[in-house]
Amino acid sequence: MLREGPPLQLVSRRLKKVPATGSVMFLGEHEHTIDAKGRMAVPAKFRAQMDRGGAISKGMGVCLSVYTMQGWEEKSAELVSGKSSDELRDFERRIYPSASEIELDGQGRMIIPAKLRAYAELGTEVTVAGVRDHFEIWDRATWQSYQEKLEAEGGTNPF
Amino acid sequence: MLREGPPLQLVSRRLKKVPATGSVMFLGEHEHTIDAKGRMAVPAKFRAQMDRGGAISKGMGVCLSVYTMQGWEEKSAELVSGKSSDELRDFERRIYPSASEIELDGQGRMIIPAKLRAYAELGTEVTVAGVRDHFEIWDRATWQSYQEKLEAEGGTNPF
DNA sequence: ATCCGAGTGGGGAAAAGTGGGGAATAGTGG
DNA sequence: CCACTATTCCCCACTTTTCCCCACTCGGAT
Repeated sequence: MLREGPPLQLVSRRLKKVPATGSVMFLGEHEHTIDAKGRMAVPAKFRAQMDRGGAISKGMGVCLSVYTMQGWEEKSAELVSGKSSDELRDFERRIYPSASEIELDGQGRMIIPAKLRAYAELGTEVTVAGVRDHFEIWDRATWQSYQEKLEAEGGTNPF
Repeated sequence: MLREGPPLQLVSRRLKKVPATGSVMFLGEHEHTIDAKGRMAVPAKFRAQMDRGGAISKGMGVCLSVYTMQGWEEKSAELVSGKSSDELRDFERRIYPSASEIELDGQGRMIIPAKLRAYAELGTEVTVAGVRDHFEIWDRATWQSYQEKLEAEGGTNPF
């Protein structure tokens, strides 16, 4: 519902300018939503690292992986190295088309390409999980059962 | 259907002038169409890199490859290097005539030469796939089955 | 209570993708 | 050289998608 009173102070609310000196790791689990326009807020803790954009791609399993641009370049360069030229062509045709460059809007959100969203079977409720050098986007239910499975078969916490 | 109301503001819609500072990689999969005049819109994300024109040639497999002018020069120089002069002549006669310089019209479209279009068996529905240093144009159905084949033999995503 | 940052939603303008008319250009045959 | 045809290219129009901006809510910190 729209307000009717006197005009607010129409200060454009932009992102807090965070020095990019923050953490160098993606940690933690965050529950977010994807809206009708395909947008998802990047967890505030991850934004400083993503402020120069990043890349999203199909992840291992039914999820998506998001890297900083630099991380993506390093990771993909590492993966393609040491492949014979025959393998290389097919491999490049798998990974590069399935990825996409992303950037954040004024509210710190990214747009998830429809194809990738379909691949990871994402509904509106998702879980964003930091995994050291990248973070992953899972449908919340998928994440839930995946964690349960891990817990069932995995041992104790190592810490 | 034609409009009837008062005249629109007849501003010629041209391409946004994009600083060529954008991504250094071609990424992602884009579904486009080839119209009756043989034109195809270059994905907006690729345009900044193509604004000084490029080159199109037969690709590896049933597809076409498009390079930036600079990328094409580097790639072709690399390919012809270290060949004996006999091989070289034949090789050059093979690759250069089948390639073609391309440029974009006011709407950001390129014209796909009829011969190349026939080579890659392109209908009206095509998929444009970014592959790092170039992008490829596939008939959509061909791309589809190629990707399915890759997935079948290729294991999990590495990211 | 107040403030502020985070997450979410949506309106509206701009850009992207597509199609087609018509002038300019290039070929072709007399 | 001229007439005629085919092709290319520039421009305009329409539709869909994207993106920029503002607004609202909630919860934690002050």
